[in-house]
Amino acid sequence: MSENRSVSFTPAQTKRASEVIYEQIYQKIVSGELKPGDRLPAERELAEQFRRSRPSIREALRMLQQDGLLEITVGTNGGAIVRGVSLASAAQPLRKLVDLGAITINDLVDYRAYNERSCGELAIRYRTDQDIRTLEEIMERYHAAVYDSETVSKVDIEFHTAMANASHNPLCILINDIVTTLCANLFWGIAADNMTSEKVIEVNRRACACHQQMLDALIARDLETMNKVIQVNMDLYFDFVDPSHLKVSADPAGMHRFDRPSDGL
Amino acid sequence: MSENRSVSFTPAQTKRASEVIYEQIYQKIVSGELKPGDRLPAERELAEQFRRSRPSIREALRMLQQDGLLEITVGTNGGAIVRGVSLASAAQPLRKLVDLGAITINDLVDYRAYNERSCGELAIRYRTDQDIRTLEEIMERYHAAVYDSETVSKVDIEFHTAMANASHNPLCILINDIVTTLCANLFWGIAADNMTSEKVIEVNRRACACHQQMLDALIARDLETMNKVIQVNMDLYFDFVDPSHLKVSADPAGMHRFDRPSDGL
DNA sequence: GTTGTTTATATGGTAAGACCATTTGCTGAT
DNA sequence: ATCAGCAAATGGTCTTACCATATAAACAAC
Repeated sequence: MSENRSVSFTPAQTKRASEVIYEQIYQKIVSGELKPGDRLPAERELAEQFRRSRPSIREALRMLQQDGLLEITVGTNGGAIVRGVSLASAAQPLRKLVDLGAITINDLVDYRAYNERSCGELAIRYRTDQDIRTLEEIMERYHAAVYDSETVSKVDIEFHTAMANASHNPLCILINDIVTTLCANLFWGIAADNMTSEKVIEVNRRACACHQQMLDALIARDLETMNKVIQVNMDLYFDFVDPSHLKVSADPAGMHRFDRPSDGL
Repeated sequence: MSENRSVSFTPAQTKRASEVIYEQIYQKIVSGELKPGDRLPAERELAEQFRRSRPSIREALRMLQQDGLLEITVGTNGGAIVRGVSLASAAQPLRKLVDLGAITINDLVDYRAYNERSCGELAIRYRTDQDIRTLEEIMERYHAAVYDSETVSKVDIEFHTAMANASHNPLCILINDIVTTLCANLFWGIAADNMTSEKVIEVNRRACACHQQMLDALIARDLETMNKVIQVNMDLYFDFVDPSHLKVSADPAGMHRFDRPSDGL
């Protein structure tokens, strides 16, 4: 038999029907042909169009749903609706990484300060007047809440979220969201448990002043002050809290951090 | 009929069988009861254990697979294998956000510099001798490649990846991965197209010197120099490239960035 | 014995059809 | 006008069967 040495073949991997279906629908969403709010045909209709069985269609829909791209309801007028990709839904996969131990609390605490600085710098560039108004409103409530630690912890999160939004950078917003929701209560909760009320109020007062300075720096677009204040604010968390109570230890390089349970995990 | 006013009910939402199955398996993976490399029972066996039909089992497996938690093969000794959660697979969801336009190239370029700084600072704290050796090996090749732009662009990526790894922070590594793979070729490719070869070599030489300084700062654990050099390196990208060729424009705050096609998108 | 081939078997992949559950809207009786 | 009830559309589920593939064991040829 003659052999054509020039021909070459690619691996003959076969794809599941569900994957092919998934990719087609995914592409239509990415390309914009399917927009948020659009409704996909019924499963039986899709099965006919793709010339595939309903189970295959359903497997593809589960995959798309897992991506947060579809919302599925039953009943007449029900079906698969294309969902707008919100950052909130995008945070879900990252949270799973925390679940799975691929990202530890220590990693988050470490990155927290850096992301805050990034937020601050980008916010100075991209902030709008509306962002400022939102932050001013939050600071009003911050000032009013210094005697109420529970409220302070909530307002504190609001402030940092608003600051992240002012950066108008989805990565800042995303990471801030993950970090604050997973770390925030940690600090304030444990801090409150281990300090006298006078001390708590003192911490609140300082934190409040600190945040006010951050806002002022943002308004003035003063990068240097912003960075300085952010550093001061981070130090606050640790200076006023006994590390031993927080299960936090100082590491060799001079930064405080949670004890890593085991590096092998 | 007497009515107990104190009882209250929660919404009677029913869950799909596939979701219940998904959650059970997911939990076993998160809790560590199922470890990477472990093999799940066969679909028919699972169907029996869960008392559900095979299609329901399969939908759940598709969901877990979409999370990157399972690897499924056919044949004897085939089946669903629990996958170790690598950061590479974790980057996938973030890439999809870029696909979908939730994160734009502009956002990535903006965040790039900040993440680099975060990497640098954390690397100064957590670097190991092995990290240094890896970076030194890369720099050797960097020096040797200043006349070969194509190699430089590859080595450049290697350097920044190694630097991110030296931070030993998965968030740094993750974001560096996304940013470099999506942005890197952009700069070097376009830069090479629009510059004379002497100019290109000059850029390469400066970039190389810059990276050497970064490595030196890392070895010396010199935070101040590190930050300064990172800033210089970022400026390099823009100073030597005609913004008009890059479709980059200077924004009011003095930073260069890509033109946003439309804010409404 | 070694090698290559066949066969058995366990596994995922797919299909078809039926039925159930839920939601919506229409329709008709009051 | 209101409301009960029916009809239709849709997702949710199960059953059963068969196909495709990959491994391993049995077997045959050398």
